[in-house]
Amino acid sequence: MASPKPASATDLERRTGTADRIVDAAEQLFAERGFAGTAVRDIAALVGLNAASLYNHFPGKKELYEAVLDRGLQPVFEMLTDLSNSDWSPSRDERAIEMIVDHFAAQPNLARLLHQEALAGGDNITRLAGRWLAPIVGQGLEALRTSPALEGWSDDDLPLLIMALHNLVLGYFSMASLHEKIFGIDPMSEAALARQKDFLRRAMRRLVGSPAHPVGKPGGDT
Amino acid sequence: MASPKPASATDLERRTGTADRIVDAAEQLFAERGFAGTAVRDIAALVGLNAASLYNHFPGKKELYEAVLDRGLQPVFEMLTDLSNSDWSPSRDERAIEMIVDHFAAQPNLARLLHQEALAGGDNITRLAGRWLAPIVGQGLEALRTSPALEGWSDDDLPLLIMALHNLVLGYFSMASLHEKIFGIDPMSEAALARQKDFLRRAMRRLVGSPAHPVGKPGGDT
Amino acid sequence: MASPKPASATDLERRTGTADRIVDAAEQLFAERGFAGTAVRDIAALVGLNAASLYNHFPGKKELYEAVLDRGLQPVFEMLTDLSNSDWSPSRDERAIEMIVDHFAAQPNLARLLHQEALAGGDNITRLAGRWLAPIVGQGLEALRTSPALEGWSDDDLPLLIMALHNLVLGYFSMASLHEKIFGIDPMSEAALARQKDFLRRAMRRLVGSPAHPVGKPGGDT
Amino acid sequence: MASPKPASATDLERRTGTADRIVDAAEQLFAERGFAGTAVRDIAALVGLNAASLYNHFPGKKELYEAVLDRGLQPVFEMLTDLSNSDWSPSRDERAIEMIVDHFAAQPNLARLLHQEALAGGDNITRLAGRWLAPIVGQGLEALRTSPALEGWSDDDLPLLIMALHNLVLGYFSMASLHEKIFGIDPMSEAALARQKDFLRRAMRRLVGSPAHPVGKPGGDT
DNA sequence: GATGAATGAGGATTCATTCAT
DNA sequence: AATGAATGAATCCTCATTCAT
Repeated sequence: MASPKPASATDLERRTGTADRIVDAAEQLFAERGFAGTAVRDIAALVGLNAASLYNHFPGKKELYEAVLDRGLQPVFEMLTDLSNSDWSPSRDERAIEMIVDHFAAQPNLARLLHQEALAGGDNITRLAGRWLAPIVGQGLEALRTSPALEGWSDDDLPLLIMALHNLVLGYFSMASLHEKIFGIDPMSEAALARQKDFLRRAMRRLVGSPAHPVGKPGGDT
Repeated sequence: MASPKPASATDLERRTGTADRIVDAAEQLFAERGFAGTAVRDIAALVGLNAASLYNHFPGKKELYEAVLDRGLQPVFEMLTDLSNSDWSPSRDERAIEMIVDHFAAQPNLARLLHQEALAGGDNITRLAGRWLAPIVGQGLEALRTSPALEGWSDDDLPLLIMALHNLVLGYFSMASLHEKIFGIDPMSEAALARQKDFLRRAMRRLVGSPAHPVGKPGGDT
Repeated sequence: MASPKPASATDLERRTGTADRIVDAAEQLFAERGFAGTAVRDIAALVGLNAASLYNHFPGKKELYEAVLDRGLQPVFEMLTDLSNSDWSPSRDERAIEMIVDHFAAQPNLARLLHQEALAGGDNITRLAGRWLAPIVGQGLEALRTSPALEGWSDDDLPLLIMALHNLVLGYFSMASLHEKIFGIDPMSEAALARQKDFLRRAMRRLVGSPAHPVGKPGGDT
Repeated sequence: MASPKPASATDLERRTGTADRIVDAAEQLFAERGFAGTAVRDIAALVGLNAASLYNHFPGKKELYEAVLDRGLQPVFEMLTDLSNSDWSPSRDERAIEMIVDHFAAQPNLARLLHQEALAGGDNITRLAGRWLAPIVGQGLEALRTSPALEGWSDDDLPLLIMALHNLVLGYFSMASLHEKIFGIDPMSEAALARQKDFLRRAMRRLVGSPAHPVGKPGGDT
């Protein structure tokens, strides 16, 4: 029952596994159009499949959507878990931002997907929240609370601060098309992403760091 | 844009006229479920109307959606226009935040609606952008550029800063249900809104104000 | 809100009400093909309607099926109730058969429908049974028990006797097409129905009446 | 009709061969849900097989259905043929009933299947009728006609009588679930079957025997 | 002989929209 | 202005069947 064919190079390129390719396509369309706005048929077409074939891999649209969310969020959760478990060091927060921004920059659909879900009220977020979000947020809160860098915020502020950072980071990606239309810049270009990363680093220093702490010049220590 | 008929007594009776009530219902459902996820029939039912009757007031679903957006955004635009036209004063930015937060707090659907639209890629935002957004953003940029309070940001940072502020403010409302599920707090309660207003004021001081500028205690000068 | 038009004669002929015509068509097709074998589209087509229009009158296929059963069975139940309430007389049983056979002869679909349902396990029969069947059967049992004509059967036999009579009467109609194919006679023709009525009368005399009781010649006392 | 191959040891191992097990499962599901209501996939699942594997044994759903009918009906036909060929004796009719009831009691699906088919209009019954039914019915008619026990029925009554007996016997099984729901008795239990056999014997004596003929007590001569 | 994957056809149902009333 | 009824176009999904493995 071992895989009957040694997967050739071409196989690897094309056949990442039909189910994976379906999730790829679904991720893209769900992120662009939301759950209700995405037709199963369109997902299938994007994979070059008949709509009926989809049901050989997923029991239904809803489950496919959940698979998309699961696959997209799991690495994020793992990353956050790792980060919140690591000891604090002067550079930890910087690296965290760097990693998070890189992650969402590499997966532009993810932020949109998350935002879609959050807006939809998030029955699925709730489901995921139980498994991942709660512990991460808990650790995150704890990390922030004990962070020597955190100054000027009371304990009650911390949830708001977390939400604010979350909005700051994800908003850039989920609002990308609006951003582009207003300012005429492609926010997903290499240059724009680099600038945004730098911007976020400085913004977070201002937000999280000591309010009275002197901060270096833009991009000064990348 | 003034109402074409001088509202008579009978008008007032019929007022909160059917069309308005339709827009009310539509706003709520579009905000909750997005455009694709909202059935015309459901909007009508929420008004106590037959779906067919909707078409006596709006030519179609799309136009109704646009009417919702227009009605919701126009006051925002007007508010922003007023703000960006007013001369700078030490308290102007503070008042701006106060007004904006109050506005979105009073209309919880609005932020969700905007986010939905922005995520959808925003053909409608584009349409509105031409009429309102561009000038406002232009004035906003100009205001920021000349603001004595702005320190530590280069001109190139300003668009990112505007987007960041936008995400900060709107995210609180559009992510409210997620927020609630994670932290177990109702973000739309009076107390929570007051706290968020205070939080935003301090956060914006950190972001917009001089990074080295000393900032008062939480809630210190409400 | 009174009906805006005085229904003309032609109206009455044609527009027995769309819902009724839908139930007519559904009754026919359900009887011929069973529930699973009947396509909503075919029912609609038989009424000259688009499949979607059906849903303006019935919430779904299942409910339409139930409506068919309800409409078909209610008169039967009423008839049986009347019969089981009436006092026994030497001719009562004869009249009962006459009425029942006439009823099913006039509605050939009904017996097939009932048989289909009974074969399907009868979730719907259960539902109807609660409302009608139980009392009727109860009264029927009681009527049989006290009937002076009943001889040679113990109390324990009565349920079997009722089922047997039921199968005897309904089987003729539900098996009509098989009957026809085997014997080359149209069982729904006037002549055949008259003969079957006569046959049933004599058969029931043999079954229900005193086993030792002399019985007249075939058709002797119609 | 003897099995063309002398069943070898290996045959016996493979026996209750896959094809047979498929027909078993199909018989059950077709009897429960009818042809249209039964999914090939469900039949396969009941055998623990993939739907595609079915097509290694049967060319299609229709053919599988026919195989079920053939396998189920052949013994019945053989039994009836034997019976109609045997000389009349005082106990032949009794034995016939006994055999028939036993046969259907042992194969509860069979009666349901037959009824389903008969209700469906019976293209398949027609096909089988040509091969089996016609001769059997012919012999049955002839047997009845010459039976010394038959009194009180004219020749024209005989087809009706045959159908009546058919309905009487098969109805018990096909209506079993309805029967159970109404009277709260499991008609397929040992005790109930014994009672029904006894009941049928007496009922048929009344129907077929001389109407003036004295009949013994219930169960008197089993 | 078994199976995972693929698919065209169809099936129930929803939806936005129209129209006569 | 309101509505019941009608509908074409979609939508999600099931089904019987095929085929390469």
